Amino acid sequence: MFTDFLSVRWRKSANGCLLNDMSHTPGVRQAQKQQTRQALLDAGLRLLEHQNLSSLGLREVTRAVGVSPAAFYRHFPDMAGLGVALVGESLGSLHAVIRAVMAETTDSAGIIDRTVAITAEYVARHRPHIRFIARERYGGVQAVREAIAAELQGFADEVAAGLATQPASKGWSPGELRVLAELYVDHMVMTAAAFLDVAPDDTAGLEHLAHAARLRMRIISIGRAHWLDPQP
Amino acid sequence: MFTDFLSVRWRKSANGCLLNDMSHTPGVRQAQKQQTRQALLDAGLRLLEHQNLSSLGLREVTRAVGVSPAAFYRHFPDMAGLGVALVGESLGSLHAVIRAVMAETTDSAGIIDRTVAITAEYVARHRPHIRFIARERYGGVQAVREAIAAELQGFADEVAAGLATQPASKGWSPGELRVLAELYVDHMVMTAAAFLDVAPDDTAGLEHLAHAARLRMRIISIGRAHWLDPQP
DNA sequence: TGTACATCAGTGAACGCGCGTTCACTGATGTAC
DNA sequence: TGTACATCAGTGAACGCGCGTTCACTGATGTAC
Repeated sequence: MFTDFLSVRWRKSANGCLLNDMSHTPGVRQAQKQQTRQALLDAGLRLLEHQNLSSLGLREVTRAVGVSPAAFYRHFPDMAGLGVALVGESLGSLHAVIRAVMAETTDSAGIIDRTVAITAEYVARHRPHIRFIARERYGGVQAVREAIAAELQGFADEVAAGLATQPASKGWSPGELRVLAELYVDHMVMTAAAFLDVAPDDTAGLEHLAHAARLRMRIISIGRAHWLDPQP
Repeated sequence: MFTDFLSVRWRKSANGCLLNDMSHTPGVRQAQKQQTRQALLDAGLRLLEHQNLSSLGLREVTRAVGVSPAAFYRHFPDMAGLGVALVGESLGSLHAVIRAVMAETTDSAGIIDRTVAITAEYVARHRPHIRFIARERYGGVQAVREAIAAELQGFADEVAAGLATQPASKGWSPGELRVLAELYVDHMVMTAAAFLDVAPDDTAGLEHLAHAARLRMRIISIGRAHWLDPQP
């Protein structure tokens, strides 16, 4: 519970690190453990570039890191646990990006260009993470599917909240705004997945995809602008 | 090559079946083989409802059918081969459906309602097939990914051709129409995947999703209608 | 600061198990005459 | 129609292999006094 978290007592350790009293392993040992855990995540992500989580072996990951198979269990209960951790690592940093884009106050065309550019850049910077998300969004591991769905819903929440503050949303019910927000998020995921299919250095291919993505966003944006027009 | 296919000589066999001279196994034997092959496909599809193709074992499938593991190789070179066959089985029958919807001459609102209803019905009728497609579209088996991408591109081709004949497409370049067609196809896939997440008997949940799908299509449709308007 | 004890991340060996693939085979189906 | 031979879908046994999980252990790090 949240109150439990707040009630934890904090103190300064001898070496100056901020520790909490629930942990009996401060300092060096904790840092080393964290390092191994991160190595497992990194190796897992790399190995997942060409296969599904459900076919990735625990031994495959530990072998890549250079630790014994048994060491894995000090960090994750099983491979699904590693997968869930990877979801957080992949999508966690996107919340800030989305909030930043939503807060921009440029004109509509400018926002579209920026959004597509930012999406392209994010995919370029985090290829393996995005590939993992696309692959496991409907994959065979329930816990991971649910973790991804929860993150995407969180994105839709933020987009919906952002849209609600815009003048262009006059006349939209909260339910309709929510659907529009989900459409934007799904479109972002769709665009990101498309970027994965072209080589990172295929500038022409990337620009072609970006052009298509802007065009799609423009259609949606125009549909939004004329939502209240009397329909023929 | 296509000419090779055309040059095959055909003859009537003793029992009246139409056979081609390339095959040495007509009649009963061929039918029995086909039956086993179909049993393998059916068992595979059922087992894939809760796991990825890349984690489904060859022995798992043959066990479910009741044949020896070695028998598998009489029908498919490996599990990827079975997966590719499942792609054809899953999406092949959709071409006719799409062509039928595109040929309708109702008004915009009517087409949207019909399209969403048909999508919902198709998912209801072919749940395991659609789940398989959603799961493997970005899955870990390259041959299957490519087969799915090819089918979806075929759909986009058909939709683009259909759109081109409509009066509402005046002023759209072929490239723009193609992007619009892809947007419709992606939206269909997106909607189908969403339907998979609600129980087939959850009428309220299904209707909620259908409502959202119609709303999204309406936004796109309005965007399309005002594409040529002078932008603010 | 120094010492004695506690913690716990990582080890390495062992286990039983199911996997994909191969092979020579069997016997029903098909073909030739 | 009857017979002798060919085809080939499916068998069953065997193979080597890597898997996930367990366990008692080691030794560096942390704690108490």
